[in-house]
Amino acid sequence: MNTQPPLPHPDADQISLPNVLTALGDTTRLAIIGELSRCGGLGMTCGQFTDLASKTSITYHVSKLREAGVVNVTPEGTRRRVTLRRDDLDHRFPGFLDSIIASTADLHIDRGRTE
Amino acid sequence: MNTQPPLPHPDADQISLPNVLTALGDTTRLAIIGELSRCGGLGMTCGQFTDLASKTSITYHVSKLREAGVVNVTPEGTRRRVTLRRDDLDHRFPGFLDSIIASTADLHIDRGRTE
DNA sequence: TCATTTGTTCAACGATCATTGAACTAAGGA
DNA sequence: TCCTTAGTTCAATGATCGTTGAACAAATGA
Repeated sequence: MNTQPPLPHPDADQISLPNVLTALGDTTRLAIIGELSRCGGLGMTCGQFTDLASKTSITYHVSKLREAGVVNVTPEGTRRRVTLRRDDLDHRFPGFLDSIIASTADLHIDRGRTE
Repeated sequence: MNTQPPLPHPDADQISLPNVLTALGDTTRLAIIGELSRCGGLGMTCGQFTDLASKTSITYHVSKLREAGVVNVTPEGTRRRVTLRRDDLDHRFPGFLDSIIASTADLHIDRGRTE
C-alpha cells in the first residue's frame, strides 16, 4: 500500500525563474524533461531514466527538478512517479516550457554526451 | 580610434540550449538581460550595470553571457557595448527569449532599484 | 519467509561558481 | 603631458556542483 510520506514541492506561485533556469541548465536534466514531454500524460518512474545516468545521479537530478518546481514526484510503492508541472509552469512563465521542449527535440544524450 | 581586437563569440548555430539556460540561471545575469531588453536597440555599456553588482563581477557575468551566445560585446573606445543577440536566439530557440523577458519584467534585484 | 526491485542516503572527490580587492591596461580629455 | 574613465586580469576564498560506490530502506512477489 501507499503509506509513503509525500515529498516537498514548492507552491506554484513560489516557483522562481532563476531556479527553473538553473534546474534546466544541465544536459541530463534537460534530457529528463525531454523524455517526460514525449511520454504521454502518465509520467515516468526514476528507473526509466537510467539510460541517462546512474541511479544515484538520477535521484540527485530529479530532486533538483522537484525542488525547482519543474516536476512533481509522487511515491508509488517502491517507485517514484515523475510528471512535468506543465500547468503550473505555463501559468507562471507562459510559452517558456513549450519553447524549451521544442528546442529539446533534437538534443542527444547517451550517458553524458551532448551535441 | 578603434584598434581593439574583437572578443570571441560563438556562431549562431553553435549556441547550445543548456549553455544558454545555465547563463540565464543567475539573478544578476537575468537582471542584465532584463535591462538590455528595455533599453532600446542600442544596447548598454558594462558601466551601466554597476547598479547590479561590482565592476569586477559585471565583467565576469557579461563574459558568461557572451560565451554562451546570449549577448554580443563590442569594444568602443574604453567601453564595451553589450547587446542582446535577439535574432540569433529567436532563430535558434523560437519563443524562448520572449518568454524569459516577459517573466523578467517583475523581477527584483538585490543591489538597488527596479528601474 | 526471503530475495528482488526501486530508489535513497552518505561521504568523498575534483570541478566550477560568484565574489572580493588590488593591480593593471587602454583610450580620451584637459 | 597628466589625469580620469572604463574595464580587465589575477589570486584567493567559500560555496555549490555533479559523480561515484557502498550501504541502506521500503514495498513487492515468490
